[in-house]
Amino acid sequence: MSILIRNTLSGAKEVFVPHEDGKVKIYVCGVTVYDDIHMGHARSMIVFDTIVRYLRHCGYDVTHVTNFTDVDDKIIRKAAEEGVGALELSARYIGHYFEDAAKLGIRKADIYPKASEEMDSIIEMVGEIIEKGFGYATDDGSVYFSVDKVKDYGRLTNQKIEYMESSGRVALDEQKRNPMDFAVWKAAKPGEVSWDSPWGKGRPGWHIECSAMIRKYLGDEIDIHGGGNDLIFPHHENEILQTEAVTGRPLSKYWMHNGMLQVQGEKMSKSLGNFFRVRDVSQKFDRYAIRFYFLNTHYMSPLLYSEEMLAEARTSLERLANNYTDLKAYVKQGPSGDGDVCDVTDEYRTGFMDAMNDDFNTRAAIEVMFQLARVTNKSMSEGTLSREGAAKFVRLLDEFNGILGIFPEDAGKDDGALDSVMGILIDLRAELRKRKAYDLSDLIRDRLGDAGIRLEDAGDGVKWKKI
RNA sequence: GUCGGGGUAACACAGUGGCUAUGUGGCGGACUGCAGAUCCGCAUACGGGAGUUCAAUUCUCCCUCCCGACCCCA
Repeated sequence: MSILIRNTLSGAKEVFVPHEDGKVKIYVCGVTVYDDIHMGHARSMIVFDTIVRYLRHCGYDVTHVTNFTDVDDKIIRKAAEEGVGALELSARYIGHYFEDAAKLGIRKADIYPKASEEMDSIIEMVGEIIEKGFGYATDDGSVYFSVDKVKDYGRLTNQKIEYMESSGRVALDEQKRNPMDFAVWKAAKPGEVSWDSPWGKGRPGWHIECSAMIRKYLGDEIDIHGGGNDLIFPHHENEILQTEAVTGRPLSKYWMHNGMLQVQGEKMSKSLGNFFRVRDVSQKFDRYAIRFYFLNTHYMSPLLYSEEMLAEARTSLERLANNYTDLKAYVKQGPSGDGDVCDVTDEYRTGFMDAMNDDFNTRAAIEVMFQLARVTNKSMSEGTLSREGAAKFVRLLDEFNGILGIFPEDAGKDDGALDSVMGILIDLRAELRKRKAYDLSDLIRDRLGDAGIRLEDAGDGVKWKKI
């Protein structure tokens, strides 16, 4: 079964066929580092982290590149306010980025290029754009891309750019030959961080860094280019123009865009100020709840953000996590049998993979996990599941979890010393209960609860877990 | 205005031309000394209109409402 990807370029789901068999080159737009990342960024990061995990799970050799925009107007402005250097400021937030990404269980990209460290390839590309007649330098030392030189501007946005509302907010710059022209190189103002170039001191335009880094690290044509859907225009549209002006070849075969996170009906964004930092949210919710919350919907849909939603995600997830730890425990306690549940586990695996293959439908994949939970919970309580069968389900859930990352991999892990101590306590408590000394048995349960261990008296035994 | 994504039961969010969605919450049971977990059952759906069809929530068209993009933005 092949993977279908909704390609922004065509608007349709297309069968995924990478340029090179078995290999995937993916570039995901990172963040502009002038502040901590917020939950909107988290969504994008978790979505593409999961996609990369899945592609790897399917056997693809994936090269994943995510950039940092560390030179930019806002960074410069904020650095000036704080009285620090622009690169000093961005370095600080890059540090925060990695701390926060770790809190979200994000697996690292292979390469994290920074605009400030890629000046040679950026300047080279700007030069090529001019050479090939797609750009022009102005008197003040800026370089603009000339949109009149391309015939199909708007391919990704799926419309003629001239039909888009001219909001009047496009900077009226007399240096530009066409108001839609955009800067690939910006002349430095006095005191700004800058680099030497053939056009004078300056810094890269927003879009050029991605074009240059992709080319340097992944080549002229990549397989997947991803990012938030707010980047489609102008950022990705302009990347296409720049790269294709230079290479004459399509930048990316597939374009994927995740939907925005909304706060009270509005997009969460730094400029609106209605954002929630990952570092704050993760004080209250762990990575598993956060990941579940995001993966419990399709990556393209808009998603409402609220603490209530996160809390609900946490509750829902607990059901799956309970099932997982229960199965692990059952492997040790359950009756032995022929363990021939192969067909059954295959059914769930197929269901899960079918969902993931259909444009990475994590929501539908999670539904399969809930079905699995219900069925195995039942067969465990009835004792009809063998320990060998339970072990197979555990391996299957490990497989799923390797892709989604929604519960701790070491959940229910053996802890010899604690295991035996708990065994003693549970036996002791069972004896007390037999003698109807409930005050004491309840005291043990309460005190264990205080210590972070939850006891559950199930019909067929006592379960305990760390919480 | 142009383009894109949506409107599914209390809430969230999948999906399908006819067959039990799923989770949270609610109600009622089972289990239980209690608590919790788990299981079983119940209730509330597919924005509006027209069309295609034996049959549409699912396809087509029209309308309407919401969100997003068009300065920066995941």
